Amino acid sequence: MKNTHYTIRDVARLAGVSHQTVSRVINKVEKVSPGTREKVERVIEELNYQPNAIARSMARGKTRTLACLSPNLTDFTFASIIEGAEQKAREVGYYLLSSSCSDEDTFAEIVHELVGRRRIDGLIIINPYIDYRYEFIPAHFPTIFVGDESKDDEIAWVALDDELAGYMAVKHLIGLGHREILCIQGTISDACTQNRTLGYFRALQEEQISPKETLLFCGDWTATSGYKSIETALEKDQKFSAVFAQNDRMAIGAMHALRNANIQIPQQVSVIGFDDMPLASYFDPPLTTIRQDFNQIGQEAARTLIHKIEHPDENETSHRIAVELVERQSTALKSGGEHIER
Amino acid sequence: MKNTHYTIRDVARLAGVSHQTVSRVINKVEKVSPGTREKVERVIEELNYQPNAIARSMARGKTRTLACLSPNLTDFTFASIIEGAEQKAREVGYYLLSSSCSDEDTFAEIVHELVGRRRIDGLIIINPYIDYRYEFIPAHFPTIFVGDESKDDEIAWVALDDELAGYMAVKHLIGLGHREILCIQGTISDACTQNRTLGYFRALQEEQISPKETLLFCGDWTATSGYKSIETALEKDQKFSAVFAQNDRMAIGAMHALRNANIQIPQQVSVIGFDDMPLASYFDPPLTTIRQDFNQIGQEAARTLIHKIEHPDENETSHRIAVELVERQSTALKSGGEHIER
DNA sequence: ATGAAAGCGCTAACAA
DNA sequence: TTGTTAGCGCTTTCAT
Repeated sequence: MKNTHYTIRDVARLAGVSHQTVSRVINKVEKVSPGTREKVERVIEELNYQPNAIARSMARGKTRTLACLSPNLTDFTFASIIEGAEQKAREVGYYLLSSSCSDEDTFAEIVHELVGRRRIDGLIIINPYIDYRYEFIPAHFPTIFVGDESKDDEIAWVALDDELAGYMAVKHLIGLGHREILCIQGTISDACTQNRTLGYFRALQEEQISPKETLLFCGDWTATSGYKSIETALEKDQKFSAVFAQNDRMAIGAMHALRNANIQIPQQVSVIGFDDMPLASYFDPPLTTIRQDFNQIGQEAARTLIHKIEHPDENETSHRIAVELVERQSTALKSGGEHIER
Repeated sequence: MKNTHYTIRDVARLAGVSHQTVSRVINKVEKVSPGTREKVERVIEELNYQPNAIARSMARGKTRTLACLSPNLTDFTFASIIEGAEQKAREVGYYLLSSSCSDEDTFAEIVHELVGRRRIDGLIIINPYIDYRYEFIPAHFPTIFVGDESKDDEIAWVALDDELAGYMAVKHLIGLGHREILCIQGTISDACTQNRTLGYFRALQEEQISPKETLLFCGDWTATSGYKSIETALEKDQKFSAVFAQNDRMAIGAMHALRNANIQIPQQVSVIGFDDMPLASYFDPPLTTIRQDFNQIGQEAARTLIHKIEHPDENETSHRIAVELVERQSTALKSGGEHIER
């Protein structure tokens, strides 16, 4: 590949036109005669000319670059969203910077730089309510939230229908005859946690099962927190025949704790997870779970954000993405009424 | 946050100096008198002025942006490398674009655009030899390879000492008394696969164990390929008391197949993996594995690349990153000499 | 130590 | 339809 780079003027000179005509050609402006256009296009082809993106950004005042800020880049859920956003962005000629912001200070700093130095046209924020990071979003800057509904009317969002998803998970367990359903929640401040729990309550209520405080545990999305929840429940001799873990990692932790206590899954206790992470079907037993389409969430976020950038006047719309129940072998019919042997 | 953006001339006007003096201040050039400097700095502070990155790129001909091209963004291994690279880049004032390139055509297209349009100063390529993508790297463009040694003298690389890592894994099994060690390889064209297998052979050789063709299986890094390898081995009645899977996902697949065949791990067969992925300690049983420090690999890659960009004359150095054996419960002493009961 | 002028490669506004 | 002239916001070079 050549390393010398030509400019719009090189092309103009060789084609015998003004640089502005070249600009018109590369920008697909109509007012160029077919003959001139062809001449210019031939030279572009010959030189393998590509317009300098920086110069364009400079002249247009737009960078065609987005940034996606996520608590980290490695969680499968975040990584998939980013991948989806990147694909969609690229499809329409945008680029995506992604940064991990473990805390709100890092977040504030990155946003301040990215926006202040005019590096980007828009911002995708994954899990904006994980802490107070949302307070550092500059007003009127094109932004979209992912994972949680936005509490600011000006900011659109893309999220699951978490309430429905939680409801579906619990309905599935109830349908199998379970009535004492332990719920391991995610980080309690996340709106999605609250919504999933709301779904849990609605499902119980619909079946006239009165919810018990003692069956509600607070996790933090980690496998360890799932493990500890079950450990605690077991120590306290809590009765339950099913577990609804609000993500797969906590479900794994929960299954681990149950196994350590010699409790059979699903014969004695059913477990349902949430996310359908890549190895979910390889767990022991393969995990029944609620599948989210993270890639689609990312694509939708990028699409909506770019629309907002290019049509600032129109009202952008927020989206809820559908979920799907994937039944594997970690859930089963409650064994005929008798209590779990421990 | 303000949405109006000031320029270097606004600052100059308010400070009563020329815009060039402001430029000197923000670029920390020495030749500014302390008084003037202070005056300018105060105005900068007041206006919350930040230099426009695009204009700087334009004037300097450098974007301070890197791109990391990876087969995908979601594999834990890749995502961790990207996260490390992003952290290091940010630390020194660079930004990182990351793109997933599933095939060489996509790869070629992205590289062509990114480089041709002068969007980036350097390129980090994860798994360059996964297909023919490496052929599309422009000559003399600052580039670093991650995951595999480069076959081009001009391109530096960061990789594991895979041969040593493979050797360590197999030595561990041999130390536990195993002599019939099944090896599930990664994608055979990857140099890291070949090196890990070389390490496998060296360990066997050192103990005068003659390697058997029939114990070598070809996987493709997926859990399914690990599963199938064991399934095939079992069908063919292959004798083995230990498995070395060249990544954790294949190890999981292998364990799954063993479990389905009612073979106890580690009582009847030991399994060692590679990578130490996040849930490795939550598998059943918790997986013994070789841990890689992916974040460090990413950081090292970014560091080396940036050095090359800023000091094009100096020779950059390639790096091998150390690995570590993490012993959990999937490996154990071979049960006293007798053959596995099946 | 400071300022003036030119230019990075493009687009936008106007003129022809 | 085409060309000319100005910028975009900086850095760089050259004067002062």
